[in-house]
Order: sequence, then structure tokens, then C-alpha cells
Amino acid sequence: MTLQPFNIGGLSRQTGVNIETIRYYEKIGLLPPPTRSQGGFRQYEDRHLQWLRFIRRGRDLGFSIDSIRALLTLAERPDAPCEGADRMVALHLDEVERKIADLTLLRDELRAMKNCCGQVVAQCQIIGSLTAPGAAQQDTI
Amino acid sequence: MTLQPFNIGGLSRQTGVNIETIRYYEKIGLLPPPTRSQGGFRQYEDRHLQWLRFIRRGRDLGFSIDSIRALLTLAERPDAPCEGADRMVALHLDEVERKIADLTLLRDELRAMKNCCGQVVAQCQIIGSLTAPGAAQQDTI
DNA sequence: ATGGACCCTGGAGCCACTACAGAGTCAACG
DNA sequence: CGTTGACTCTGTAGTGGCTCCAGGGTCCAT
Repeated sequence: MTLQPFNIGGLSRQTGVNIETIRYYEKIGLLPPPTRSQGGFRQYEDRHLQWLRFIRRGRDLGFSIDSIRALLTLAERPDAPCEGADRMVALHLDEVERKIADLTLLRDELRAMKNCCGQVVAQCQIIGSLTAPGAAQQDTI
Repeated sequence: MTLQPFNIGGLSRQTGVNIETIRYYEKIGLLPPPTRSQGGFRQYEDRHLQWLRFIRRGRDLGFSIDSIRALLTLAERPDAPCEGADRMVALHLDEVERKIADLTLLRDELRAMKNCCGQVVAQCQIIGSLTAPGAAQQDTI
């Protein structure tokens, strides 16, 4: 419940969003430009705080800038149907699940190559498995 | 067992690495420059194929260009100790595991917000949980 | 000789920031 | 009222790891 407008530094502290990033969001039209002081300082109000927190939360959830733009547009129209939002979340969830699956495979491969046990590169399982996937104890390239 | 040198297109087909990417790797000094034909075409040999497969495999495992550079330097010295490689894999594994943990939390949050069940944005759980994390059925911003 | 597939260079663009230089503003303190 | 020091401004360039493009040149089979 801030009553007075605050500077970009205050907005940054209250949201955890970098000052440079806030200016960047304004430049790309993601955050509406605030009024300015006589000297040209940006003066933010509570609505900017809400808006930026929405953005921040979206980014934390891994949504792209474009997706957040779409979600913000939706959020501004309370009586619009929300299938759009539902679809976006579903798509993003698919993506995240795919990424987890990929990384899990990766993790297993990395675990398998760990502890190369040889003492020099010539016997190294790591170098070997990079040289010829699935095999160890190969010659170096 | 290619006996004749081949063009960049051949190298690309045999490794699955984009032509532009191959040239990029050469430019940043990751792939040694091949000889050239009279007309200036790059002429690759088997050693380039091995080298690029090593790079490709490293990238597929998620290693950074810099890490791959270090691994390649190691791979060239068969009698060097391989602790370096071991350490790099361990570090990378940590990173991958952290990323999986992060994405798993994300996935759970996304699953929780799915099926917004309201029909308009004003009741939408998705928009709500972006507006105020952890809560649904909020006013829009 | 010609056509079409291939290749060359240099530069710009992508995403989502982040860093920096050089200048100006604000508010508190003396 | 002046000074100090924290804060802010604009504009530009850089990050990683590519990817794409324009405008030209090369290669080889026919």
C-alpha cells in the first residue's frame, strides 16, 4: 500500500527485478511507461508494482516474453474467455516436461561416464565416451 | 573410412551439424581449419570428422563451448592425468541435477494451475496465480 | 558451354538480459 | 545556500550459440 510514487530503485527492490531489466521491459513495451519527475526520473505507482510482479512471476515460471505479453493482455479483460490462458499453460507444461525428460537422460549419461577410473587420458572413460558414444576405453582422437 | 577429402556439405551430413555451425566452429577456433581447394572450398578429412563428432557429442551432453575446448585439449594428450575431465563432468552433472530440480518444481506449479475451470478471466486460476502466487480466484490486476 | 547444386564471405538477427560510460538529479546535512 | 553522495538518465555494446541472408563464386555432369 505505497501511497507515494517511487523511483526505479524502489520498484526494483520491491520486485527483485533488476533496474536495467525494468528499463528493458519498458523499452520493449512490456511494462507501461510511468510518469516522470521534473528531472526525468521515472515515478512508479502501485499498478506498476502489480504489473511487474505479474511479469516476474511469469518469467519465474519460464514463460517467454511473448507469452507474458499475451497473458497480460488477457488479464486486462476480466470478461474474456480464458481458454487462451489454459492453452498456453498446457503448451508450456509440455515443453517443461520434455525438457525434464531430456535432462534426465543426460544426467544418466553423465553419471555413467563419471569416475573415469583410469589415471591418464588414454584410459579415460570420459574422453572415450565423447570420442565414441556408448563405448569407453577407446583411443583418443 | 572416407579416403577422399569431402566438402562441408559432406561433413555436415555425416555429423548432423549444420553447415553454418561448422563454419562458426572454425571461426571461433574450435574446429581446425581444413585445406582448401583451388577455388576456395573447404576440404575435410577423417580427423575433422572425428573432431567434429567429439564436439557434437559434447554439445549434446550440454557442455559449453569452453568446456568442450578444454576436453579437446585433454583428448589430444593421452598421457595427461584425467582429473580435469572428471572434475568437469562432476560440475556439469551438478548443474544438470539442479536444473532438473528447478524444472520439476516448475512442472508441479504449472500442473497445479492447469484447468482453470472458470470460464472467464475474472475467475481464471491461471491469471489469478500469476497475479498473486499461491492463490487463485483473485481479482485481475 | 551450360545448368544446377554446391560453396564462399561478411554481416545482421535471435533471446532476454547485463554492463558500461558519461552525464544529470535529488535530498539530506552543514 | 552549497556540497556531497546516492541515485538515475540515455544510448550503445556485449553475452552464448548459433541461424539466416545477400550477393557472388565453384564444381561437375551433361
